[in-house]
Amino acid sequence: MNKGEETRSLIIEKSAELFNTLGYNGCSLNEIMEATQLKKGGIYNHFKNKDEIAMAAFEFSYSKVIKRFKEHIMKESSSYNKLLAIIEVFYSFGANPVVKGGCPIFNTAVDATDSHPILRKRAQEAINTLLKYVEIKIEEGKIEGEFKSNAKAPETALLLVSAMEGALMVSRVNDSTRTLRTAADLMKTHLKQNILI
Amino acid sequence: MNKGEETRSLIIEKSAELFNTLGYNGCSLNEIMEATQLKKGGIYNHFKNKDEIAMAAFEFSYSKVIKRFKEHIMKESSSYNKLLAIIEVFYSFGANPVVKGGCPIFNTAVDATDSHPILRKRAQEAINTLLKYVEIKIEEGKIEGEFKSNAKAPETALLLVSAMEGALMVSRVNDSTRTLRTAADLMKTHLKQNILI
DNA sequence: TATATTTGCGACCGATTGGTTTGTGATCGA
DNA sequence: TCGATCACAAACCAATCGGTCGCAAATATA
Repeated sequence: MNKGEETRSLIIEKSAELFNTLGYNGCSLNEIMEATQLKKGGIYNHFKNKDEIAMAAFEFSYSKVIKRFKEHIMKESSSYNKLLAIIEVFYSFGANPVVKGGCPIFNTAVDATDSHPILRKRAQEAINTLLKYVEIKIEEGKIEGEFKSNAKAPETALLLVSAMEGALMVSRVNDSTRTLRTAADLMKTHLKQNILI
Repeated sequence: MNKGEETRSLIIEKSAELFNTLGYNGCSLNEIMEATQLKKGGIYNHFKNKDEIAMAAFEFSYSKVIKRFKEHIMKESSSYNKLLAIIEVFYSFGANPVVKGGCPIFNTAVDATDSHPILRKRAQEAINTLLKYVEIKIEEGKIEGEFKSNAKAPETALLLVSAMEGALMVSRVNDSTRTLRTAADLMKTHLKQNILI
C-alpha cells in the first residue's frame, strides 16, 4: 500500500466515525480535516467532493458490519446457534460498535432517507441485504430440519432485525446496554418458542 | 389567539416537519423562512435562536404523537385491544405520520444522540415515557385479569416499541408500508401467544 | 541518483450558515 | 380613534460551509 492509498484509507476511517455520529450534514470538512490532520487540499486530492467521502465511508462501515456477522456466524455449526450469534452481534453494536455511533446502516438510513437520495439508496440496499442474509440463515435451518417447516423466514428476519435495531437506538439514547440485553434475550426466547423444533 | 401567537405556531408547525425530515443540521434557517414565508427578523422575533425553534418543534411533534396514542387507546375498553391499538398507531406512522418523516421521537434520538445534548435529553425522556406508557397498559391488563400474571411488562413494552420503530425505519427507507404491516401482525400474534390468557 | 509523478499545504473563492439591528407599518387595548 | 406596543422586513454581520488552484515537497520509478 503506497502513500496515497494509505491517506485515502485514513480519511475514510476517520470520516466514517464522524458521519456515523454526526450525520451527513453534521459532519463538516473542517472536522474531517482535524480528525485526519490534513488540510482541505490534501483531502480533496483523494476525493472529488464530500459526497464521495460519505459514500466511501459508508462502504467501509457497511463491510465492517457484514464482516462481523460473517465472523461470528462462521464459528457456529447449527442454524439455531447461527441465529443466536446474529443476535449477539447486534448486541455487540451497543458496547463495541464496528464504527462509533451504533449501527451505520440504520443510522445512515434515518439520516439520508429524506435528504440524500444517493446515500439513501445505498442504505436501502444495505438494509435489505441484511434482512435477506438473516432470512437465508432461517431457510437453511428449515432445510437442515432444525427449524419448523412452516417457519416464516422473511417475517422472522424482519422482526429480529427491527427489534434489535430499535432496541439499539433505545440503548444508545439512554447510554446503557441494559435494554439492548433485554431485547436480545427476548428475541432468543422468541426464536426458541416459534421456529425451533 | 393574537397575531404573535399565530405566527409562532406557524413557525413551529412548519419547522417541525423540516426538522423531522432533514434533521437538526440539515434544516437551515433559510428553509424555515421559505416554509413560513417569513424573513429572518420575523422568525427571530418569536425565538431567540435555532435551538429554541428545534426544542419547540420537538415538543409540538411529541405532543401530537402522545395525542394520537391516547385517542386510539381511549376508544378501546379491554387492555388487549388497547395494546392492539398501540400497534396500529405505530403502523399509522408509516402512511399517515403525525409529522412528515416518520416518528419524531426516534428520529430526534438518532439525530441528536451524538451531537445535540439538550435535544438528546428530551428525546431520551420522550422514549422512556413512551416505553413506560406501554408498560402501564400491560400492567393494567394484568390487574384486570386479562393478561398472564407472570407477563413481563417492561420487557414486552420494549419489544413492542423497538420492533415497531425498527420496522418503521425499514419501511421508510424502502418507501413501502409492507414491512411495517408485517411487523404489526407479528407483534399482534406475539402478544396473543405470550401475554394474553 | 535523476526524473516524473504524486501528494499535501495554504491561500483563496463565492455561497450559505446562524444571528443582530434598525426602521416602519400593522395591530390592539384604552 | 389615538397612542403604545408589537410584528415584520431589510440590510448587515462575522463565521463557516464545500470546493478550487498553484506551488513546493515528498515519493515512486527508471
